[in-house]
Amino acid sequence: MSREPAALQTAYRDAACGQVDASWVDKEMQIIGWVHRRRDLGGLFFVDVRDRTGLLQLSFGPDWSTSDALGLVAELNPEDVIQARGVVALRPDPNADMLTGEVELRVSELERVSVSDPLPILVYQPPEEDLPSEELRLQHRILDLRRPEMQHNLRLRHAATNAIRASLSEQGFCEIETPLLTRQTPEGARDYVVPSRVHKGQFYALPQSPQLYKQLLMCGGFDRYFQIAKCLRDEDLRADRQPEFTQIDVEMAFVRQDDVFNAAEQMFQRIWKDCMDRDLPGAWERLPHAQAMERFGTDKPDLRIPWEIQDFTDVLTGIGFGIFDATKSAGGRVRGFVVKGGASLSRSRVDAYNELAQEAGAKGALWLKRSEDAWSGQPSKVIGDDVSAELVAQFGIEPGDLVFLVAGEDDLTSRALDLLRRTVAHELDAVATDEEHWLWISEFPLYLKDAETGLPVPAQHAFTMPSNPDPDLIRDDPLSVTAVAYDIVYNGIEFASGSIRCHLPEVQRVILEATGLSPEEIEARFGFLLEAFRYGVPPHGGYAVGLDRVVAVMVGAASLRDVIAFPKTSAARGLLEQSPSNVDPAELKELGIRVDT
RNA sequence: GGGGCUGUAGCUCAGCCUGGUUAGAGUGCCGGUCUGUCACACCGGAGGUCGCGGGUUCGAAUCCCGUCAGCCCCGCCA
Repeated sequence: MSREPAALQTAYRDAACGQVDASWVDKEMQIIGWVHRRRDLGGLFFVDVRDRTGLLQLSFGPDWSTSDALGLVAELNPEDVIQARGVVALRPDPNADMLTGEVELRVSELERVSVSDPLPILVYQPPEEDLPSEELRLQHRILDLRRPEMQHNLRLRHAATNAIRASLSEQGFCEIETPLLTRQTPEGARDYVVPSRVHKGQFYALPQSPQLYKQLLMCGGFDRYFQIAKCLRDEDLRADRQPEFTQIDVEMAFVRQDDVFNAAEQMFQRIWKDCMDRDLPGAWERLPHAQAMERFGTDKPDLRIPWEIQDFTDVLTGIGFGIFDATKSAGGRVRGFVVKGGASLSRSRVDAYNELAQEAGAKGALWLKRSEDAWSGQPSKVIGDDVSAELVAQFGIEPGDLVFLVAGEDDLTSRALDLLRRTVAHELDAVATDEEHWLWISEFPLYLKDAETGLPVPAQHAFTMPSNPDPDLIRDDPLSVTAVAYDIVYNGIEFASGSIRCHLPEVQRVILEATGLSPEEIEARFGFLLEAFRYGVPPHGGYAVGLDRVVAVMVGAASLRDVIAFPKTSAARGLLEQSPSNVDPAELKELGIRVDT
């Protein structure tokens, strides 16, 4: 991934442990590191000494070690820090599994630089034993971080940010920091809030993203900005969601969508090249949001799964199957997908998928199996020869295939079919894990309908350019308007999202008003942005990459916690530093805060 | 806010469903033997509030209720 500097030598060491190779043979040297494993053979001792570069075997024997060294080596604990001096020699019996397995350091003198207490969790990972529980790993994070996997993850993360800085800098971007102490803006998620001592009763908000600032920077004449930005959201956690996370935040002025796509593709190509030594294609596939929902039921489709959702309404209605006919007359559709070779799934399996569809909010999932000469499944009784022929012709259903069908409103069927498609594909091993799909999802709707109030709420954020910036259309039929907004989806994972921003103040006001905000509220919350828009706004847009997620994919981590040095638990606690914690009452008083518990 | 899984020796786990002598294994730790190991080997030893509280029972690691913590998911969150 990244090249080590040739010289890691310091006053304590002539080389790092993993750097010692045959070229060192017969040379006298000193080395320093942690005691990884010790093997005591009575008269001889072997110690594997470790630093982040790897392991080096030290050997101790009466013919080449001082008696002090022999006395000390017998007492070493795992994770003591030791410094050894001696001569490098070829091993009589090399260890091919070890990076430095050809050689060893025959130690003459040994010094214990730091003593380790007995370990609560081992750094050395016994074969075929599970890692210590996540709780203990986080509590004793410094020991956990010493493991090669964590070392690798965080160093690859570093390599990724290096590649990002290099690519963006070469493309003319300027890295600028924006405030952490800022003001609340209604951006969907709950804010973390910081009390002001100087202004009692008032609070700063920690940013959910630098969104407004980066747009202000565009207005401020920095036509290409980026930042590796900490973002904070006070929402419940998931394996792929931390309250504190990092975005590669990018914004460009004087651009249209294609310019942004091009810049982002270049950046990811650079990351993949520098960190994984792989060439990514540019000009990624583009899929409008509406099509993604139609064909895959989700705005982040995993294209490694071959099956696509299709519309069965015309073929399966009017043939005497009540559920389908009722769905159609209620304005719904019958949608489904064909599982190639899925007829081998057991009845109980298929029933379990029905329950899954119900959990997703659908009435249930019906199924159809085709064998050599017959159909089975709930609707099979009404499938005559005509319908059978139609199914085969239109959907390519072959003997041995299984079809899942969900009837209802598109919102519900999409959700259920997406969940089924992914679950069944994983269980049947139908995911082409050797493929990599980079995908732009574009033309997101500008608004979504709020389930409770029925009001349009911005689908992205409120500063997105409509595809058709017609104020009348936005006023009259806001939910029909699409936005110049896009996501990067990699194998079903949302890597990034962004948009072209609305630089037209009069359109921006209409967009905000359509969400039910009064002009006074708009002025109070976004006045500083609209003010900036009065003095010549460059057309601009950008995107933000979820760095933690990208790195997690690069290293194959199941959880973001494995690519963050000091992450929070799923209850948003820091186990190492024991956060959050109570605050001294005197301090609270100074802040003018009384705590109700 | 809701649902699910987990919690037993320093660590990783078995035992729990079907309650019953003294709660086991591996590893780590301590002591001993061993001059070419690399998961060193061999011998011996210590180590337990079965997360915590309550209940049922003659008897609870085991059954029930509550609670705490970790993990996963829904809600929430781009």
